[in-house]
Amino acid sequence: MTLGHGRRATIRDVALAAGVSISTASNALNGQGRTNAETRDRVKRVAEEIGFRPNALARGLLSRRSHSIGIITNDTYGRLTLPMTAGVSEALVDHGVSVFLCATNNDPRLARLHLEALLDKQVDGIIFTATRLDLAPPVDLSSLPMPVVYAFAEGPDTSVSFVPDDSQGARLAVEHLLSLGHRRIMHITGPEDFVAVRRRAAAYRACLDGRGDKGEVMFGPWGEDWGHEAVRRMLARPEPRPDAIFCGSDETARGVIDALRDHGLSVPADIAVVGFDNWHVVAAQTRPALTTVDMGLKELGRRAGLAMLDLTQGKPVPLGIKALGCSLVVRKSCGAV
Amino acid sequence: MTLGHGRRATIRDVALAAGVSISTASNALNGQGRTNAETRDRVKRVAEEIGFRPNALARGLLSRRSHSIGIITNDTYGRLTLPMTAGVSEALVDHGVSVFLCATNNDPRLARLHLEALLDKQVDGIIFTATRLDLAPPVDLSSLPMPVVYAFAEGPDTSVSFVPDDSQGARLAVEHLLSLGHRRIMHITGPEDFVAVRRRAAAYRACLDGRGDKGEVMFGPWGEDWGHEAVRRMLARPEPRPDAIFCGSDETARGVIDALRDHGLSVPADIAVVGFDNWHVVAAQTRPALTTVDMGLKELGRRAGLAMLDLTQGKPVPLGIKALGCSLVVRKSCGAV
DNA sequence: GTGAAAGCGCTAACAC
DNA sequence: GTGTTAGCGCTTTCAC
Repeated sequence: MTLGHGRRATIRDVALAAGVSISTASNALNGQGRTNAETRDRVKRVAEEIGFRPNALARGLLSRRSHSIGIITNDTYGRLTLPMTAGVSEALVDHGVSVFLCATNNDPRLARLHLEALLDKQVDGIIFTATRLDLAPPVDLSSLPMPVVYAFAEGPDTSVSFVPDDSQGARLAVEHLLSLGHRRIMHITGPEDFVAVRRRAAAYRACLDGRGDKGEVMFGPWGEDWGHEAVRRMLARPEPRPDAIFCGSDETARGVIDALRDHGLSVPADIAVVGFDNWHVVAAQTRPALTTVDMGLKELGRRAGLAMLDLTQGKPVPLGIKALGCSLVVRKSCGAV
Repeated sequence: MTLGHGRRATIRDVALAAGVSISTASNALNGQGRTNAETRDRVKRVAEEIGFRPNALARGLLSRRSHSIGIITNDTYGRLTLPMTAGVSEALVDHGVSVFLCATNNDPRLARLHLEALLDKQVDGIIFTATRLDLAPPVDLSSLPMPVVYAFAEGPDTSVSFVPDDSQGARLAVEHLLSLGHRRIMHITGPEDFVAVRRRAAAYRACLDGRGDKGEVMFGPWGEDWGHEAVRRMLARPEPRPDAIFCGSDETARGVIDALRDHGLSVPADIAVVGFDNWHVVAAQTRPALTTVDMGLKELGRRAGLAMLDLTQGKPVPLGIKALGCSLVVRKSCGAV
């Protein structure tokens, strides 16, 4: 019985069973101090036998490290949070650090409640993450007695933040289209008040500068409907029509692809389409399957987790906002001209 | 400064500042024992002023309750886990209980690692959840020193489990179609080795028994592609064709709807379609928007959380598998005959 | 009513 | 090398 029923074995039980004092048991188990090799082995064997595992609460009380951190997110339905949390956890689990997940639903009361619980539990640090980069935490995180890391969110300059490199991601998409020979590339994207949307649009324009025409950006609501609507507007206008469309999200791209088909245009033969997000349920199901930009959310979480680990160990971590590269996932929605 | 920098205030600081002993401070703050009203108020005021919050580690060490639980899931990309976790958390946060989220990715090594971390941290309980009902935990949970609750998973009879009522959900869908006058209702669903798939199919058949024809079930892989393929097969056969299709998932339903349109059939005019999942990104975006069954995952999580709360407080909780009702979300994909 | 003392499980000085 | 002692922050007898 490794895990055991009833009362858990304590170091006292180990010491008793091994016929040594508690501190010797502790020393032996932790490899601290000078311990006779034979004693150490015996203690370790006994500990194993009775299924002893040190009480992390007691340890934490003494060391002031709870080996747990909190993630505060505003995301309940989780296309962004879960891969990111998985990445964070992956980076930390080998170090015995567990992750409290706190979904605030953007409610300040809930956020405060969660934060207080985290503080009471002496978490070693807090990671804040959100569904959009330019969203402030629903509760003040600026003067906490532990490190704070922002993942998929932009904290103050004096903190550590990880975000996807939207500019580079957009460049990836546009340059892919350019390299295939497309020259009239349009950008159909989300609402202009999202900083990510503005960055992608700016990068798109910069890429086109000098090559192709100067492009055109259509801002609109997220979602498939907007893809349909944007295509309708686009086709209602005089020629020449674009030979490629870079979409600000996979959902929009799906709407665009469906709308193009409805209008008798073929993807990728008549017009190429690239998306953004690599949200599998959408991108893998468009017809044809969607070439799109992947923000590497899991890796982003992993990086945030590693940074947190360094911070909790007092190691220096570069402050400021670190933009992590995106990658292009090539499927079937683009072809050469 | 409510949250404070640097060293956290302890009950010692409160006692000192209030001019009482530590134990009096403790009594006053917790309303235990006999305490002079005036003293109590003073202590409380002082505690508030210096931003005292009791150290949950120290408390837990003494009370053997850490006020935290663990959720172990095999789900990384989270269409199921996150709403459920949100529900669990919602039920617990008001009681000061925080939730460790452990994504195992079905890897026994990872599961074991997470479980050990949870045990070390003296969690008050563990909730296991999965992407399908008939998935066994990747690590043995049967003899843990704390309660285990299964959410969207079926534990042993001697444990507490919450699952969606797939039979009732399927009945909801089929009876809706029957009430609209449909009589030739077909069922296009997922792989037969999923217990949920079998239950829905059985309920579908039972509903049709005596009314309409005896129906037909097409099992296949999950996903939109299967929806297309199933429709192709269905239309390749001799008349009469169904007047309604009940799909085992929203993704399949989306494939079905798209395929029907491709074949010149109109939804809902020519044929009605119902889905299962109410996965918003899919169901709200089909054209027309999908009428579908909602499993109430958040509520399921909430129920699991409440059960866990009772268990940790030693209250009796009915053992066995509790099936929670689904609801029908009516959108535009069904019409009367 | 209040405070001294013991102890939750563990680690770290410091004697021996 | 090993054991004794003190103490992390808190709650809880139990004298006074």
